Amino acid sequence: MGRRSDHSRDDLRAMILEAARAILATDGLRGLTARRIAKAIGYSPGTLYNFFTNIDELILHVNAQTLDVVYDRLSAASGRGETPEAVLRAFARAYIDCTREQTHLWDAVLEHRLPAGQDLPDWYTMRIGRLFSLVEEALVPLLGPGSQEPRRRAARVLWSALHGLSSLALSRKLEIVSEESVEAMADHLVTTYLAGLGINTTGAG
Amino acid sequence: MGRRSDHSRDDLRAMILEAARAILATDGLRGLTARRIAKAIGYSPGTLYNFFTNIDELILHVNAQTLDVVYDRLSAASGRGETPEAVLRAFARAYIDCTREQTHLWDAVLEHRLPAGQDLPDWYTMRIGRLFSLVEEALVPLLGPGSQEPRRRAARVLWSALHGLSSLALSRKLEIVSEESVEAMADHLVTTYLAGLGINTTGAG
DNA sequence: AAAGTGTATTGAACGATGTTCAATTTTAGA
DNA sequence: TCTAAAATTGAACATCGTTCAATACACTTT
Repeated sequence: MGRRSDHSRDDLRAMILEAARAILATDGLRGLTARRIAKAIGYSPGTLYNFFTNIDELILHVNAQTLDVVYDRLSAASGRGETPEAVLRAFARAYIDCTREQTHLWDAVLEHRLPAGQDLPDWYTMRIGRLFSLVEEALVPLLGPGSQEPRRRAARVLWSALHGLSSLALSRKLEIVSEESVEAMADHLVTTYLAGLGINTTGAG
Repeated sequence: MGRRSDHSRDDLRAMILEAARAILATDGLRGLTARRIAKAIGYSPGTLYNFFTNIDELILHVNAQTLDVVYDRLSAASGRGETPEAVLRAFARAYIDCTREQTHLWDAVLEHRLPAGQDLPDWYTMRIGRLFSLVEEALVPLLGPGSQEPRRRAARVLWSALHGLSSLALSRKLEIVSEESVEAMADHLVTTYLAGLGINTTGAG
């Protein structure tokens, strides 16, 4: 078969990513194959390679979408808090919620690696950086706008810590009894870390 | 070819794991295949299946060895600290060192997942639990032996946080300038978290 | 020493994977 | 209407994990 006009080029690209996302969400990274994506959208495997250089790049784009969802959720949560500490706790909550609602999608973000020697593309690392920036902004009222370096460090440490917590919880390596306790631990982490920074938390704690 | 007497059954099993470890250390999880392990030890692929039910279980055993190395390193570091806080900082340092010295091996621990629905075997989760216990023991002088639940929580939160930090650093998602700064961030995390717990750190800070 | 028994090992086979690319067919433009 | 460009195919290739009948060796028994 030759050229079709069933879908525009942009549509087709979106269809590929959406099909991949759906497969990933239900069956995880192991279930995501080129042939299966192709079958899902009614095209042949070769067509995928008109849009993505290989499966790794395709997965990277799906993961980028997942990161975007998390970013949007955190952005939304950013406004709901009254205290900076409340905002950070809302971040933690939103992050944990995201990972729990879309287990396989987030798991793919953690699981997938590029072949050895290949660096993540800029359009991908940018999406990670945005998450750190969000935390950094939330820390401005607490640490002051002038202190850039301490704030950068605090943002990276705090976000990394939350990331570790939720990733271990996701892979059930924390021997957690109730799901609620992950949020409790995240709350505890934010509160304790901020307290350790010497910040008086007299707001809504 | 039939039965051989080149190696004892235990030796052969150890050879398989050692060959797998070597391949993993140099080429990462993508380079680890049944045929390649078999060729490395001079046997056929089918032989591997006399010792492991599948490649996933084999990888799990290699990862268990990696976890054992980390555990031994932390145990050794456990004695070197004078203050409990110094011990915890030594843990963080030892952990980061391990992940950096054997990048691919540790990466495999983070990257590998069992097929959906399969739980990690007990002999594996036990090795994760031991690491938490190590941190928990180090917290006894600080939180007291009576307070089990706060200590459990603190151990899990602190270790998860360090895990998040080193895992993001390993995958170069922290925009770190010098490698030294990861240790500095880990130090900062331990110090700040303990300070937040309300522990007076007048020892060797 | 010979024969028999059991088992470890093989290697071909199967279905699946990612990826390539000549051939083909359709669209867009002249 | 004819032509040129482009998109899509599907067979092909090398590789993957895994299975299993056949086999060749080691061990026990006679």
